Amino acid sequence: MRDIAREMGMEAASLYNHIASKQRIISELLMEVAELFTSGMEKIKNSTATPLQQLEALIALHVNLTVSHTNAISLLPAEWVHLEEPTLKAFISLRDAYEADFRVLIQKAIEAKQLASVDVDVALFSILSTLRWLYSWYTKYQKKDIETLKKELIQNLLYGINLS
Amino acid sequence: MRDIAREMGMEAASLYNHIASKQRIISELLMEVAELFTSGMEKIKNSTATPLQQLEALIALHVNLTVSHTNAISLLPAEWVHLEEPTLKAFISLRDAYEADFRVLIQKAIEAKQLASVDVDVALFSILSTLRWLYSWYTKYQKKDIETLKKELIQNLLYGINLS
DNA sequence: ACATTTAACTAACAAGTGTTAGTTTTAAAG
DNA sequence: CTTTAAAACTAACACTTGTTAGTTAAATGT
Repeated sequence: MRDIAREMGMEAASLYNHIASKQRIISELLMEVAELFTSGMEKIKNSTATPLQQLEALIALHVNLTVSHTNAISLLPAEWVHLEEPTLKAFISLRDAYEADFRVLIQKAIEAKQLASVDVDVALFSILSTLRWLYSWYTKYQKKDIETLKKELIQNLLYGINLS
Repeated sequence: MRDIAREMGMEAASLYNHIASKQRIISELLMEVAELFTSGMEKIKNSTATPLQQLEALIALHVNLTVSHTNAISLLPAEWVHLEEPTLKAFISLRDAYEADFRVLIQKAIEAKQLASVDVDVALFSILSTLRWLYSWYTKYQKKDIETLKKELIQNLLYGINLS
């Protein structure tokens, strides 16, 4: 809190005129991005696109949110463990639901012969871990064109593991 | 330190009969795995295998070390930032060299027409982030057969993005 | 102009951190 | 058995953490 205050040019105690607690800062930042991912997933799930197209849209969603909410997303991997109840349970619940939805999409794409019949868990894990680390890499390399990045990731993560 | 002591059934102060400082614990754990990755990379680089075979060996290396050093590796993503100088510089140096070597291997595989001509940075990043998150997923799913896991990861990460 | 709200300040608290000093118990060596 | 070394203990240190109380200055509305 003292670091934040210094960065804002005030005393730590003055922060409490604007925010309720440190916990609230963390939980509001993290829950906001968690809900953005959830609502993005919802929109994609309810579209009429094919499973593979929906997976493409999911990758685009990660790139978009990484670009627009880089700082909040960079907190996710390490800081979610510091959430307190009941926010912690809510967060884990959103996260689990998101992963389950993602898993179903991969499963559907395999059943529709749009992807090779790879192990679903391994595929889910490898795709998701790449998308989750995107922020740490994006801040370094700062791709000139975001649309190019999307296409390259879709190529690497999906059309990498397809039948062809 | 008090948590560690409780887990070991003693008082926090008693730990200092066995270790010099908290910093030493962190740096020794992290530098050990960092050096294991470095020496593994060295061995692979100096082999006579093709670039693609070397990349396969690299994936196998990550799986092996994740299984044998799960706990130490799980510290890497979040805790390396708490290293102090001069250990911090040494760690970053090992890490950068490892990534550079990895990058060269991908580049060579592309030049040898063993991989499609994808963006090297994007490929490096997506493969490496999957391998680095392996520990978090491995503890959950506990794959029955490690050799199967290796083959599946090699399939997903490499033969996914190849010419074929 | 005054009154009221907003937001900064100083000072301090309670709890938690890694660590040291000094002492006592447990184990090993003579 | 006695001596010595190893490893536990208690107590406390200096420092950092998030936070609250009480107060003063700045901005806003009437």
